[in-house]
Amino acid sequence: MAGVSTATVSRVLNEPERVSAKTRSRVEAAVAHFDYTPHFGGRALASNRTNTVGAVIPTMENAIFARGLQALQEALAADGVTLVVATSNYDPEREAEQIRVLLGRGVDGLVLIGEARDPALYAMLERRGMPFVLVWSWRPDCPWPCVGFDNRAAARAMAERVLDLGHRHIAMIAGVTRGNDRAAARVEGVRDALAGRGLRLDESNLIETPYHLEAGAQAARRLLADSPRPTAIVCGNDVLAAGALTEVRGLGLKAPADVSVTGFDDIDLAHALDPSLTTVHVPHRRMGQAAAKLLLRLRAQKGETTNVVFETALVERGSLAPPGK
Amino acid sequence: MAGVSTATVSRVLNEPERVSAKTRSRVEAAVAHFDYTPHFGGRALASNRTNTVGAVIPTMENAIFARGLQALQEALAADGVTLVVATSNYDPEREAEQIRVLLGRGVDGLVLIGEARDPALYAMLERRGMPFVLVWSWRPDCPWPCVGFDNRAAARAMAERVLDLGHRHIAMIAGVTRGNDRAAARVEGVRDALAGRGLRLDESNLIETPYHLEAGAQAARRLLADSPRPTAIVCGNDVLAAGALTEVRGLGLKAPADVSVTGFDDIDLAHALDPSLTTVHVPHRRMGQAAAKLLLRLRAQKGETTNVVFETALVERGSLAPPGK
DNA sequence: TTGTACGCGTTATCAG
DNA sequence: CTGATAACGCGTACAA
Repeated sequence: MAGVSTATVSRVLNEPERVSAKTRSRVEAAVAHFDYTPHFGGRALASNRTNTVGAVIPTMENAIFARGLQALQEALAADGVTLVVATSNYDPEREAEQIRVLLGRGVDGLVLIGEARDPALYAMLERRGMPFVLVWSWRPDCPWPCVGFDNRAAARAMAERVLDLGHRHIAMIAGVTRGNDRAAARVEGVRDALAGRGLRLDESNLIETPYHLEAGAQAARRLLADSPRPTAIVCGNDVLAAGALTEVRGLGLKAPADVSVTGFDDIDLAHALDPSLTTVHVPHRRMGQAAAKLLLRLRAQKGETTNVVFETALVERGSLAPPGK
Repeated sequence: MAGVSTATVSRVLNEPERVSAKTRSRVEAAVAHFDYTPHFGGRALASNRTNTVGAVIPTMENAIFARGLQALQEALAADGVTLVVATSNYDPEREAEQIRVLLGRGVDGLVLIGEARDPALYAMLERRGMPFVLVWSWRPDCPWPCVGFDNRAAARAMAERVLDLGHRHIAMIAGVTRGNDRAAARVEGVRDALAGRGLRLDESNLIETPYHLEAGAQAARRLLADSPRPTAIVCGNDVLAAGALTEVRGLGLKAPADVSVTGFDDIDLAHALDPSLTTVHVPHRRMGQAAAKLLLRLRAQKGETTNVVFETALVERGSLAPPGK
């Protein structure tokens, strides 16, 4: 209809500046008239690029990942890259499978949560030259490109604050640590802090449980049955803390007077609770944006991999107070 | 390596039963050895299928869509179909743009939230023969394939319950109704109920606001400044209700003694709040599954379109009580 | 500035 | 049951 070759159409779509204004407008008119869209497969085949990156997260049902993911997606979209999200339900095997699915879909980059996974998987990604970025996790000498924060140090800081307020009988509700370095690092951080005062975390005051409200409530019930009762419960994330707070109330106790509760992540929920939740603020949005930036750079082969670490901040609200107060 | 033609490899991958066991195992060995993955673009080009469906939701940052989306994704994955999610931020123009992006990405099906959108968009989808399903929304004679629930009737039932308890001065915090038929239907439902008792919703007792905690809190502040104070605030969703409850507390009032608050959706948050939230339960997971099923059927055969409607249920918790009690 | 011609990796058709 | 071969729609050297 525009009276030009397909090559010219291709140029109008991809490098409009290389086409004369007159020809261009003719082609553009035809495109508009037929509501033409380039065929994705043809494009991917010829250019060997899909402008798609994949992310595998544990679950969408949890606000923890939503904010960061939204930011990641927006930042990628600004560069014309589409994000495909798959979920693993915190299962390492399922994660590996989803990574394969995404590779099979021709993603040209990958965003993965945390660092703990089979070395063979990393080897495979490198063999294929597949760019990837690890998020939510960071430690001093992580060998892979990563954008995250120091879960261990943050958890330690929180636990130290609890200790500083005078708590000595401290329990923890952690996420399941198998295949989850963030959950494991948070436990270690609390251990670090306790060890500094000659205290320990053992089976009687540490429960690992899935990240659900109900699981948090159950864990709190078990911990609070101990006698003497712990005066503070440090939780591996805000969802567990919310569950714990609900249970504290259900048992007829008051937080923080009878027992303090702390969270981790600072999701919206944290300040809708009563008492509002003292927690660790994580800059999810900035993390998502930074991950996008790094991945786009890796994809463009712009050389060296700079890891990015974010600071977390302790947010004091109402759920933590000195013991017996 | 297997000493066969590419055609045979293709058959081993797609219709293994049509290949002799011996040849098949040779090919499979080669596939495993080279860690071979079919090229997505080539496949899409030759078969004109991507096994990808797209969804455009308002936002991922809100738990409202997370559960349904997760279920949708799981159900699609069971059929080897990948879900690509885009977000519109409740902006109709942005939604249209995202739909174009997804079409450009070669999705072979679309899941859209709600029904309100430009007729030209529907015309375009039909012209292209693009299968699509509307979710979260349903009304008796929706002309498009949809899987949802009757927002209006559900909101009406909630408001009637509030009235039955004796409330007469009722306010509402609604979502922004522009381009959002669910939010609009919920307002209409409340209006229906009030009209049945000779009451109305006007500017002084209806506030439209984005679906955020903080916005809910602000709206509640304005509504509660009215005198006499409303005895009940009906909210367009749980997030708004959570914000309202926080503000009620912030103002030194007690819910439900001084003012009752109701929500909509029944997200997890609802029973972590204190008082726990009386709300409308929406079967998000089943809705997501049903949407997947319908879309897959539409994609497979241009068969008859059966709309699916789900029942909602009023869940009575602590935030609603008779006035002055 | 534009057109020609080829190749990308797969599937589908048809012949053997 | 298997192989040869022609599409599929696009990007891109290269030529004009």
